[in-house]
This record gives sequence, C-alpha cells and structure tokens, in this order.
Amino acid sequence: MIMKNPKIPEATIMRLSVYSRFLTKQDKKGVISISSGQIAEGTGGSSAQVRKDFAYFGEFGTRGVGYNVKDLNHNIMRILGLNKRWKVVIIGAGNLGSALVQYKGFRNRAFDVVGVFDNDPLKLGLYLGGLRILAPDMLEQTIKEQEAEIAIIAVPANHAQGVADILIQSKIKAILNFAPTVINVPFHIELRNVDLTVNLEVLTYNIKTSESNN
Amino acid sequence: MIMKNPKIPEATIMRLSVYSRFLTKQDKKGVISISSGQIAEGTGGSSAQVRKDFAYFGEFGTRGVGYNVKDLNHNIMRILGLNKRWKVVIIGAGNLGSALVQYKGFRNRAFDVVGVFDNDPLKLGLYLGGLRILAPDMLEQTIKEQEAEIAIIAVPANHAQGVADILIQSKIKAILNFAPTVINVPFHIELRNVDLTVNLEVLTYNIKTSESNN
DNA sequence: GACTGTGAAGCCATTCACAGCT
DNA sequence: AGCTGTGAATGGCTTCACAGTC
Repeated sequence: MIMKNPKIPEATIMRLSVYSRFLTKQDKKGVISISSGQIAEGTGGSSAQVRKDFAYFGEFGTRGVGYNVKDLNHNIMRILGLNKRWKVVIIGAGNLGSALVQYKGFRNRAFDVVGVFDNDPLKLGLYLGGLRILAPDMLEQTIKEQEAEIAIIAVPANHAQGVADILIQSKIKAILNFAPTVINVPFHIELRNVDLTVNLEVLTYNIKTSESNN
Repeated sequence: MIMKNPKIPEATIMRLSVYSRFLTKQDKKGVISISSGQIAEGTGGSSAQVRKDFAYFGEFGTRGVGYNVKDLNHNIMRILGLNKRWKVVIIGAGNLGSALVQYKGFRNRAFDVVGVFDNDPLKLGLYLGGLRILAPDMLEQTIKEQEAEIAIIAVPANHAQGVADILIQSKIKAILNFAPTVINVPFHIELRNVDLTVNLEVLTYNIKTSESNN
C-alpha cells in the first residue's frame, strides 16, 4: 500500500485514533458504509478535515460512495500500529497507577499490561489486575524479559525522573507520563505527558475569559 | 492591570499552567529571580516562546534583569483564574474516578472535590476521600447547593452523554471528560477530553514511524 | 553584557472549493 | 446527484532577530 511521507500533524494522529474508535463502534452496530460527513458528525469535526487526515496516508474511499467501515478501520489501525499487541509496564501502584492497571480501555485496543511496580514495601507482592506488584529493581529485567516497549509513569513528581532514567537504561521505546512534572529523555524515546491539572486550569481560564467577555 | 485581548492560543494557556507549577517549585526552593531561558529549560520549551506567552497578557519582567518569581507566578495564577478556589464534582467512582477523587495534585492547585457520584447501589454511602458516594439523582441538587462549577466525568463511555445531559441541566460551567467517547454540550459549556488510549496510540504510531525511517 | 518585549518572517494546520469518479 | 481527493487560500502559532531597558 502507498505510504506518502510528508510530515503528518500530530493532531491528525490523535483524530485517527478517535475515528478508529468510532468506526469500531459503527462496525459492531452493523454499519457497512460511511461518509466523511457521518464520521465528522460522530467525532466532532468537519468532513474536509476527515478527508484530509486520510489523504496523508492514501485513498481509502470510493468517490461518490464513501468508505467501507471495516476496511477503513483496518487501514487506520494499521497506520497507528495497532495490527499487533503492545506490552506495557506501569510504574506506580497508587490510586492513579492502580486505576490504569485495571483500565479495560487499554485491553480493548491493543495494549496489555505486563508489569506493575511500586517502591512501597507494603504493596510488594500484592496482586493488582492479575499481576504481582514488583519492586523497582525488577523493572529493567521485566522490560527485557517481557519485551515491553511502552511504560506508563504514575509516580509522584519527585520520583518521575528517577523512574524515567531506569526506563531509558532499559531501552524502553515510549513513555506516557502522568507525573505532574517535566521529564527529560533522549530524543529517540517517544514521550507524551498527560497532565491532569493543566487540563483543569485550561478550563478555569476559559470560564473566566468567557464570563468577562459579555 | 492591562489585559490585551487578541485570541490567545490554547497551547499558550497550557504552557502557562506548566510555567506556574515550575515557578511554584522554584519559589519553594527560595529562588527570587528567574530568566525566560531558565523557565524554558525547566519546562522544556524555548525562551522566545516563554516571553511571547507572557506578552499576550502584559509585561511582567524587567529588561536586562528577568522576572521576580513570586510576582510572575501570582500574575500567571490570576490569568488562569487560580486566585480563587474551584469546586469540582466527580461522576463515576470506579477505579479512575476513585483515583481522581483522591488525587492530591488538585488540592495543591486550586481545586476542591465537593461531590462524588456513582450509580452502583453497592457503592452508595461508602466514603471516598472524605466524601460519601451519592446516587446520580443527587447530582443536580449538589451542584446547585455547593455552587460547583466544574465536573469530571469518569464513567463508562455508554453513560457519558447521559451524565453530561444532567450536568448541562445543572448549569455546570465546565466538564473534563475521561470517558473514551465524544460528548456533545452547548457552546457555552467548556469541555476538554482526556483520552487515555488516544495518547497511547500516538505513541505506537510514533514508534512505528521512527522505526521505519532509518 | 544581560535580558525582556515585539514586529516580521516563517512554518504548520485547517478550511475552501472544485475536479474527478461512480 | 453524491461523495472523495486535493491544490490553493486562509488562518494561527512559533521562531527569528533586534530595539529597548537596566
């Protein structure tokens, strides 16, 4: 299949993920064919945007007709790398880490949690989502044995860089960081931050701004 | 104080939140004065970006010198609306909702959780983070009595729109949605989505792409 | 000399509008 | 007639480069 190579906006990748989830739902409902307008309506965008997002990667539809739901979804999932399963380790078994370990949304897509780690001796050996909580000194070995490629950091801010340093040494490929701090990793490791307070603070800014402009 | 009024990029607001957290940390460490370059280094950006972000809102520094840490942080927090405390209700006391109720990072900024709701009869009346879990039919009343302005949705995707509809009726001002689905709200309600699987899927796309371009 | 504040330039993403196909 | 695919136009954000200030 044709893979065009201009720089793809990250926003496009995020939307592809949303389109894919929507298409999976439509497919389950028995929908066979769909238009860019219907995808836009179901995912909160514009039809031109939907078509442009697809256009970066090829031609998936039929002019005058639309897209086959199954085919399109397969294509998007392949683009996103979801035609294989990914092994994930989670560091931090506090409230947030525990929630993430048990989050079913990951399994429903292509992600399997294969290790949970915490430095609290009281938690060691306890089971969480079918996994034993291990000490951080088992992290590198587990990543290598399991061939885990993605790590989720869910530890307090002051421990996040230390955890990241172990992950770097363990040759992890990507990190999803929930700790409310900036962490530094080499350029070849993919890093994304999910910042809970930043999201709330954007909301308060927007409330305040919309209330003063009226 | 002078409030300039051109459209502010949302990315700027998100960075201001990160700057503020960084400045709070520096302030606690006793740092008095700081330059845009030091802020950039501590938050992972460029010094020009830092100065431009501030410039949308006024002049907070002294040429040739830098910024006073305390003053600058106060200014940013006021811009973000964090010079008051905000009351938050959380709907969904599953793993994720429970974690959010107990998340200390919210209190450390300006957010107080004043209500937790779940439709599971087994959970009703249980305490979570010092709050009793209430049934969803108490949601509207609680929001009005407590004057809560922000809601966090942490329920399964198939219940998210129903919860949102109650929130709309309750005149909530902003919603932070963790359910993996698109929800529709009127334009005057601020909405942000935190999508856990989307973030992982951007990572898998990036891993795949960086591995095929070498 | 050091650092801020900012117009201008450059770059990137989205929207438009229409040609191309069924 | 209906819908996709896409070059061109638009709009928005970031970076540059330097004038202004201490």
